[in-house]
Amino acid sequence: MREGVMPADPERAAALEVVHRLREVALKLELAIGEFARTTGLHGTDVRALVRLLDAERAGVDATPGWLAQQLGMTSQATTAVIHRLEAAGHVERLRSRSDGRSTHLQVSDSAVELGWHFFGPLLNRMTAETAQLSPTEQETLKRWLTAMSEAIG
Amino acid sequence: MREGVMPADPERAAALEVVHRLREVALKLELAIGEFARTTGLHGTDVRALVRLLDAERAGVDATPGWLAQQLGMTSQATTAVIHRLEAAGHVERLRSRSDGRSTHLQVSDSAVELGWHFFGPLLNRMTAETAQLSPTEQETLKRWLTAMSEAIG
DNA sequence: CGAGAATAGCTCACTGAGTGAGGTAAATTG
DNA sequence: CAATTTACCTCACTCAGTGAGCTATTCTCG
Repeated sequence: MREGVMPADPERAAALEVVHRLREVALKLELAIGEFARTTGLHGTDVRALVRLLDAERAGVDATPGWLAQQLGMTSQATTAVIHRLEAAGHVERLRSRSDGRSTHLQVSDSAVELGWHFFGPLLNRMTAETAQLSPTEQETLKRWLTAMSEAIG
Repeated sequence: MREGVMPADPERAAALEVVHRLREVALKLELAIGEFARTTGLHGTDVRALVRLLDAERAGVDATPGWLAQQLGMTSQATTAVIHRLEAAGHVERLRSRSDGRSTHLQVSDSAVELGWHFFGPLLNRMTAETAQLSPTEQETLKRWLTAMSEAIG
């Protein structure tokens, strides 16, 4: 086996195991998106975009093509194409911003919300139900830890 | 705002917030992979494949093209192409299996390990260090919860 | 055993998602 | 109020991923 790439610190070994499991969960979420894409005939990127748009709405963030491009880690041209596809499928609507004539606001349609909920709803419900079984203190620990992970990655 | 798509159960609201943060972390991990791909000149899929291959080695799992295809949620042909690219870049080696003449074992090269470690090492170190600050009991809670999340998704 | 089915991986031809180059219109700045 | 920046878009092209279909090896069971 390959030795030496990771310090064999026993203190950190347990923590590393936790991190690996986190990555495993991230992978599975990504695979679920792929599966959703396949069943709906959409493309992986389109689904990822839709999810982000729904998140933006939930968080009260103004979603624009530029913002979306950043969220997806893609160029603005590719994002334009994504929006075109979603628009053609009736999942999103372009609304010209009144405050800034250059900017466009992206509004997800009810059909998109329903579509997303139909697939991700049960999944989210299972995850939420499982999480709700933990004590408030434990949930607070999770939140703090997840925030720390976010910062450690970004 | 859109009401009714999610039952406004206050018990679950906190848990849902935790789940959303988990998704946020998953998104950031995916973006990190994209960034790694851009800086190394590899493609996102190639990096994802490499990560899975390194994970397989770590876990002692025998990595084959078929196994990799499943891990990436792609067709076997696309996976063949990925392996070709990684092989051409000197990151992976094809080894014909002795027990099954149809099968091929995929062996990651030292250069790939080093490359992966160079980029993901600091990131993993930050995540691990943060996680190690939690008590063993809390870490155990995390592990159980993450396993539960994995099962809830899959 | 040996014919038929299943499995693992591959090549070929094609499609279309994503990129680079470059353009337009609106806002900001000095 | 020209010059610059910002936000988004079109066009032409490339190559990653797919479907169809192949070969070689292993498994199944009469």
